[in-house]
Amino acid sequence: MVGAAYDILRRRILSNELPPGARFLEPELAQQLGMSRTPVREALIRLEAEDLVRIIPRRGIQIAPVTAQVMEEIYEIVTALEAAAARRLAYTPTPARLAPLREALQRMDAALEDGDLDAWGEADEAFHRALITQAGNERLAATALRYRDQVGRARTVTLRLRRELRKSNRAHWALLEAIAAGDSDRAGRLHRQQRDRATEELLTILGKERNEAER
Amino acid sequence: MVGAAYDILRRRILSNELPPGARFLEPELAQQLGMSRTPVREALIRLEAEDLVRIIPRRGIQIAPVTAQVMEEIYEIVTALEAAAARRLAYTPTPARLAPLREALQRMDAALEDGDLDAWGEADEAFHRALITQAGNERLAATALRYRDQVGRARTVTLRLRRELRKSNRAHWALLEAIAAGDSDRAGRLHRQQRDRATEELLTILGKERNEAER
DNA sequence: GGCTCTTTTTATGTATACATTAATACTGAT
DNA sequence: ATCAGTATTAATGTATACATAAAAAGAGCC
Repeated sequence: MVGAAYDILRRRILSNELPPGARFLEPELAQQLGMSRTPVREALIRLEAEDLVRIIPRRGIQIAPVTAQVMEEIYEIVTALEAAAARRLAYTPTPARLAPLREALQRMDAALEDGDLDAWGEADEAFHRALITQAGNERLAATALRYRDQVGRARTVTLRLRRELRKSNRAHWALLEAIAAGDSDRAGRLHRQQRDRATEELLTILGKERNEAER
Repeated sequence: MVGAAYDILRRRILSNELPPGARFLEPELAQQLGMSRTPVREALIRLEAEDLVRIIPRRGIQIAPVTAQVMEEIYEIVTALEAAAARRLAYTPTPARLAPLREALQRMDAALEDGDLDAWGEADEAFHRALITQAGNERLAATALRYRDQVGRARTVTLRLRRELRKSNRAHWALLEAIAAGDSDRAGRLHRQQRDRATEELLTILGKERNEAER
């Protein structure tokens, strides 16, 4: 049941069904989930370790807020870890490892032709997840993916991003090329540049939002 | 009591008092700590989230092993995050933020003069912790510090590192200079190079050890 | 003697009980 | 009516109880 509680709560938080900043009590959640407090409590401890909730001693829990600062911090972490993944992948760029990246990139190109923004976003996401997982550092991947999941919480915002898809696709291809060529320094640098640009854009939008966290 | 259980277990794991790979049962730990299973269990969940123990469903827990692979993964994460911290710090290199770095570096120089290896190691550690915490990304700092703590578990090995202290000190000064000058690209690059060298050396030694994890 | 199947033991995972503590409601005075 | 102080309610944190499942021990068989 811990697993169920964890999965459900995590999904609800990441989808903003449980709104950032909201507060809950254990009995409340336990009843909603149809189990006793024990497994809920254990799930909450895990979620706190992932920065998805904050346990306020003796007075319940709070869904982690989504402020511009939080998102910036998370983006910086993801960027650093993905760049490291790119570098690492460039050390052992086997065809098998590069295939998922190449495939995602082709989908990005196709989506660009079709003007299908949703498909483009999904393929982009797939590219980055492939980059993270194919690099071969499990701990790094776990950490990076966990933080990456959180980025989706600002989706209402992300959707408003006016990206230059063509330019972005080209940048991704360049990255893949550097990796395939085994040029780890170039791969790391390219990735960082690319992400830094995206970060800045995202934060501009988030900054305008003035997302408030209570208390 | 959760706090106590967490602190004690964490300390014992990081000091290798609880040896890597060893297995325990909850009632065992609860008795040792003089409390019921509940707080011990909650502490173990946190420790698992930090990769310090592995909870094997229905059959107890295992202290996370210290293999060459694990240490390499951790080093790579720490390196990536510290490099990001160096870059970030270079964006806002206020004197107040740089002071702790400079102080640690001066202690490194002094230790070099005295030929005091222990003092040098402590100062080096202080420098990196300062770098991590002064950068101003709390989440990044928390993550980096947690992984950095784990590096100490291979201390039996680390002690055998034959470092060229003079060269290392120079490299650190160069990094601090780049940060102070606000040259974030250079800061990030310098840090990474420096760390990559250390990593390689560490892994050479660890590789010789052929540290085994059971099962 | 070794092997398979059964019995017993024990640890985990969840539920519940209980003490402590914080928040809320209430009482009485100004 | 407002506020201080008390009484009540309710949630957390820990301990304990209990059902389930895995491991260990033992019995019967080849």
